[in-house]
Amino acid sequence: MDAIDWDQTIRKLGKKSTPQRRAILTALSRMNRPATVEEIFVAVREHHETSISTVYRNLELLFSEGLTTKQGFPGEKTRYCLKREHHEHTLVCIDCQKIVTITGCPLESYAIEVGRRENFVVVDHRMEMYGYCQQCNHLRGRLSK
Amino acid sequence: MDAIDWDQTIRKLGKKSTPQRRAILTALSRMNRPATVEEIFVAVREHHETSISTVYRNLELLFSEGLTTKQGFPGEKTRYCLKREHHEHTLVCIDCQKIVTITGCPLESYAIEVGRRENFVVVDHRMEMYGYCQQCNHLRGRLSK
DNA sequence: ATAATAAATGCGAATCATTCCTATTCTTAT
DNA sequence: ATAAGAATAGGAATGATTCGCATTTATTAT
Repeated sequence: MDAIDWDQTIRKLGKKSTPQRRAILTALSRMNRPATVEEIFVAVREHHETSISTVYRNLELLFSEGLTTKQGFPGEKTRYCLKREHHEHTLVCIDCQKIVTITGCPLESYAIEVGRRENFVVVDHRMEMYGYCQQCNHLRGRLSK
Repeated sequence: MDAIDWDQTIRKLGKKSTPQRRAILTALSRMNRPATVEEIFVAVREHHETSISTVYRNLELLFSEGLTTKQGFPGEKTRYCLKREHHEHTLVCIDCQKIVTITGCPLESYAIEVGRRENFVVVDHRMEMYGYCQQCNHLRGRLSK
């Protein structure tokens, strides 16, 4: 079922449906979390030969076509994630990097309103929250100086 | 007035008050916007000799001590900005990279609430809005295929 | 089906921001 | 003023990402 879907998805973009592209989309779909290029590369390789530059190129393509998100703070590796139906944000653990996806976004109308005020056409926004997950927070308490 | 203030600021951190550090803080204060390391380096150089690695090291120090913000999306250069009294967000033009600082944040309580729900201690969040500034939006209309 | 052709891939080289190394210099506390 | 440790300079190293180009592949028209 996967293969056929992705084939259509790619064709709709006016791009060639290559095994690598289908495999990348399949991997993204299976992972379903913001993953690094390397992680995606490894996941794809489990089933298909690919080069890392192909993965880079296609993730960038998917992002520019709006099929994935692309995130990553300074010093971190870039993470791509297949977009879900609904706009989402993430909550990231500062210690263990665990990522929780939060659905529901309080910013849609706010962003537009700010855009109006500042004479911008706002087309997107990004938001991430940082903190300590339960486990790491406990650990932190125990180790704190 | 600058010099003396920054001298005290640095000493309070338990760090040595070097001319480079004072100059970097002065530059950040004058620029007062999220600036790239290179921009800050150039600004500092107008008045003092410095090496870029010193700028890097000290910006990182200031960030880890909580005196600056640090932002930058994948593929962009990292930007540092002296923290103001109030928490702020930015609105960035996708074309010309103009950055408008937005005061007022609708996320404070939201972040805490999400943290409670997900068992995270949320300590920070980041949000940026993207769009086209008036000028670039006009240009975009004119050039669109 | 087949050939033509435009696009995509692979892979090594190049890039570029950032970090690291370490000899030298500067700050600070005594 | 001096000693001891911290900070700096600047060049080398790193590492993620991009680029160039020869080769392969998917698509379209025949």
